Amino acid sequence: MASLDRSIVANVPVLAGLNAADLDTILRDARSVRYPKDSSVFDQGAEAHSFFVLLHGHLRVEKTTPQGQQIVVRYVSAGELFGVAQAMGLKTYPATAIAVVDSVALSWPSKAWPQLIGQFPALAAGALQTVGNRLQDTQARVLEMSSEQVEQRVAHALLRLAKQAGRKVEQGVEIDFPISRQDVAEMTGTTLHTVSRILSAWEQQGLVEGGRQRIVLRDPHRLFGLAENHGKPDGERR
Amino acid sequence: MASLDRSIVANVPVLAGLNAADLDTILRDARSVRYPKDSSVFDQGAEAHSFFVLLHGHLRVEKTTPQGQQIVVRYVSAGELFGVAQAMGLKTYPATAIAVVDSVALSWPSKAWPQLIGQFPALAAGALQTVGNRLQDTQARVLEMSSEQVEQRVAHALLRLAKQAGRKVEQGVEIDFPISRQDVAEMTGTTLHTVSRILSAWEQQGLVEGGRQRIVLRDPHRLFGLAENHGKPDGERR
DNA sequence: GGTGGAATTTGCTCTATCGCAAGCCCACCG
DNA sequence: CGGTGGGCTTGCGATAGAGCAAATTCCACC
Repeated sequence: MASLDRSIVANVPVLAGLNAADLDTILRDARSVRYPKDSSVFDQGAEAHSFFVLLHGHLRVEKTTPQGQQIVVRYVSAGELFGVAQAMGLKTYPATAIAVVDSVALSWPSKAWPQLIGQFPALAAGALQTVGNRLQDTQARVLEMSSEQVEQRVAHALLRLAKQAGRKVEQGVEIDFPISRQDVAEMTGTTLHTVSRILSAWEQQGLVEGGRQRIVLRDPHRLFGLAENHGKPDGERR
Repeated sequence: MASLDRSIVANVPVLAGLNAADLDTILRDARSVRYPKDSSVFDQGAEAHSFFVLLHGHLRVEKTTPQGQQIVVRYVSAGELFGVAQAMGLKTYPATAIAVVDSVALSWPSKAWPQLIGQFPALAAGALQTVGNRLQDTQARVLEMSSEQVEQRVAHALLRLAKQAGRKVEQGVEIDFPISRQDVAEMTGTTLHTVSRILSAWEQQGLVEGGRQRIVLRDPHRLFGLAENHGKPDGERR
């Protein structure tokens, strides 16, 4: 199992820069767990007992306000470190992680973290980068929400999803897990209705192809144009 | 100078958990620099040659879109670590930092970072927490922008500013540095005009007191009510 | 093969907020 | 001490997009 893990773990960015022996040491403390579709890996507000690396599948990370409003913070794909709440100084998870397809993750007890980074500085550096990237993404999202209209934001979101979890199909690029209009709305700060309208319009223009919890980008390039331009109907881009 | 620095640095969270000897070692590589009001500490897109700890003053960190739209990412107060772009794996600064009052910062060459965290794991842990907190704040901001109306967002923003950089005055709590309506707008994803209208209304209700680049919260408690409630005109809060 | 509920689509109305335009006021400069 | 420019206020449309309602489609499961 350790050797199996080692090969799977080979392309986990945060563990890069560690030699085989160190990797073994680290993996010794890990447990591999299966999460069936729609089950939660951890829940917002729960004690942050573990941190994880996703080996297989996709997770949706969502955050809920006291009033019940919800947003999708991000999607986690295989190879990513997640659930590092404790390392960031939190006692509880700030969000909920849900498997959107059957998934498998390695988990470590949070209390092993201080010792691990003491022993393997590369791990700390990796974690810092992971969190740093996440911060960049989130700030970019704030910038988008402040400066772009809904249509552009949706276009950006879909392109990002396609990049992160796109699967080439005959028709274009399909997002590789079930995702509803509601989910897209919660990623872009709008409503289910507006997303539906936008996708319908795009479908008519042959930009995307939709379905129940399914989105295929037929013309990513033209979509990108939409995302960049100020929504100008075409012809007078600057 | 080293001893002066050491006493100032005593309440820098990210350096807590280091003994005097280690602190000396770390401070040996640092330079102390003065940044006059309105000067920039670093610029978005410039090579990330240094990271910093703010000793004195306040900075505004802002990010600009290719199209020129701008947002205020956050304000930095004394004691905070900032400019850690390189540690997060970036080659260039993702934002611009500008002194809003005369300020002083310690700076280290970015290239010293890997060695420092190798030598002092506590430093890595501290940086991770700093960045983690920032991530939490930014995600909270996304949540706010998705779920709240402008008035609530402005209320929240002011309360946060008051907490971070509030100074008690006879009239209430004053934000301890010059901040324009435009700045508040760029923190909350709205426009100068809307912020002005909101503050005017609040001023009439005795909630705040305004001025040129100046905001005093006269009744933080009632403001908090505004921020929490769904903007209900009062009387039917739940 | 039928069926119930979730996901989606779509029309219509309503409004919060933007965008523009104009004028004001104060702090600082010369 | 008057001038001026930056910051602020305010009125008035215009509108993107939210909210509500209802119909439709599509599975998943019986």
